[in-house]
Amino acid sequence: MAEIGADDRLTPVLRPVRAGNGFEEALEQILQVLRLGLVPHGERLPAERELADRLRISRVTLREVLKVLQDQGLVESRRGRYGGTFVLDRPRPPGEGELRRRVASVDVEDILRFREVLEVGAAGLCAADGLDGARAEQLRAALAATHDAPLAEYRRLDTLLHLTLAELSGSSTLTAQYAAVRAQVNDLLDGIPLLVRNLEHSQQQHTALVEAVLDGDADGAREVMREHCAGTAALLRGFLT
Amino acid sequence: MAEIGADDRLTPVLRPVRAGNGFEEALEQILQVLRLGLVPHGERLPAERELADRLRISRVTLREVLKVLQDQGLVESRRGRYGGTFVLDRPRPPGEGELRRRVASVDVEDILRFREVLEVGAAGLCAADGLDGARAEQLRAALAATHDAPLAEYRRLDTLLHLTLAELSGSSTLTAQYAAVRAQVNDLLDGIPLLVRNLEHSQQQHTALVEAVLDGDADGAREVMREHCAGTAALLRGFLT
DNA sequence: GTCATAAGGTATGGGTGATGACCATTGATT
DNA sequence: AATCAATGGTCATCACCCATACCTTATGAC
Repeated sequence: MAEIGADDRLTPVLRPVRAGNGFEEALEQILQVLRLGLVPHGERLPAERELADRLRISRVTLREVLKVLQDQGLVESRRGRYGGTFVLDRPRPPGEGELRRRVASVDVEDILRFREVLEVGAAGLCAADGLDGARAEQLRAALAATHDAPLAEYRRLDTLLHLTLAELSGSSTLTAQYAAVRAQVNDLLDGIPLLVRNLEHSQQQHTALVEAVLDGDADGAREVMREHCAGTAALLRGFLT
Repeated sequence: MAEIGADDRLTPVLRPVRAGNGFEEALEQILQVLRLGLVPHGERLPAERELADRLRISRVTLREVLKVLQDQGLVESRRGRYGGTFVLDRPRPPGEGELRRRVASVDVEDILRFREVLEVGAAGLCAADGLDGARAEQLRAALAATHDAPLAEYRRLDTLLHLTLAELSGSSTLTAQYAAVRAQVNDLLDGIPLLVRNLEHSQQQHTALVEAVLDGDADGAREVMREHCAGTAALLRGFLT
């Protein structure tokens, strides 16, 4: 009575209810915020009470998380009114072999495929629905920000542009999932050099993408986005051989 | 110093680390299995010890979950060797207003959009990559099963077909996310009648979809899937006005 | 008929994290 | 200079959940 077949059908759903204890999950999420660059260096995270509230963990547990981040030099806490937890400039210590270690712990193909699906889907939805004035302006602004960006800030502003598109897609689940997968992509990208040629190509694609979205050209937007993702994917696969 | 803008950027990431206590999350996942019809009526779930192990919760907590399901008449426990937790035929008590109640607690647009993105993405990936013999056969078999299905089983086998496509996409994250969103869709669909006309149309689309995927026609597969999802979406939106 | 086995049913002790109150510090405002 | 308010820092209590062991029941194998 081997029900292995039936069991296999269950594997996608019957996953661990929690990916670790509350501490680990909270750490992961705050690292996501940092990896996505949602809070620029020098700015601060929400106050402990608010953070704990949002993550639905106790302040005690949250503080243990912040302690770790502080010990690693990623953030700094200041007391008093107008104090808070401030994001520091990353010391960038991705030693050699760091990339390989990261690759070993995740399924890169899974990440790249899922990312493409979400990005292309978001672009398609935005273009098909059309964006009203305010939203269109939001997208244009995010694009413009990437143009006159110092090299060190490019990754961050690029992430924000894509995240903006995801938000405009009208599906909060999609946005949340994209944030998660993009944080993983950024983690991988941190392990390889940032080439100016790739960057310029990216910028052309970004411009074409935004144009297509604002024109309501869904097929065009999807196609540009697909190529854009394929570029990153090829780059990463190349460095991971 | 209103940082509302900055805070808003964080909302996609700073979600509750846990959607409730372990009990609630486990209940949700097992309900997912039932809603997806992964275990046909009369068959049994994995043994308590294995289930608890997979969900990473204690058997005590799992048993509380099963107790609830048993009290609601969804499953039945039998002791002894070859015993287990068996799935019962649903008494189908979706009383009036049930649909409206469900709709009130979820963001239907979010669900429908996210579903479309995943389905279209999965179809595209499968078609673009091509499926080897075994996988192609798996897809054909899932399609065939829906053809000669009794009406009462249609929803279940349709779900399995789509889930199969998601699995073949090569992204386990995509598969897991699709399972989650499809469970929600099924929950909504349970609230509206199953029309034979829609069903026949669905079957035509399924056939065209599988053909396109097996032909490696990515654009075609995506287009068929998009229409397929749009159909369901229109149906649901119609009943939810 | 007896036994082994695999399943559900039960009891207990210990650890982790949540709750809520309180203290300490800082800088803007008055 | 005094005050206030928002923030980080600390602690005691308690509910929830886990790990583990053991008991009970039913069925096939011998």
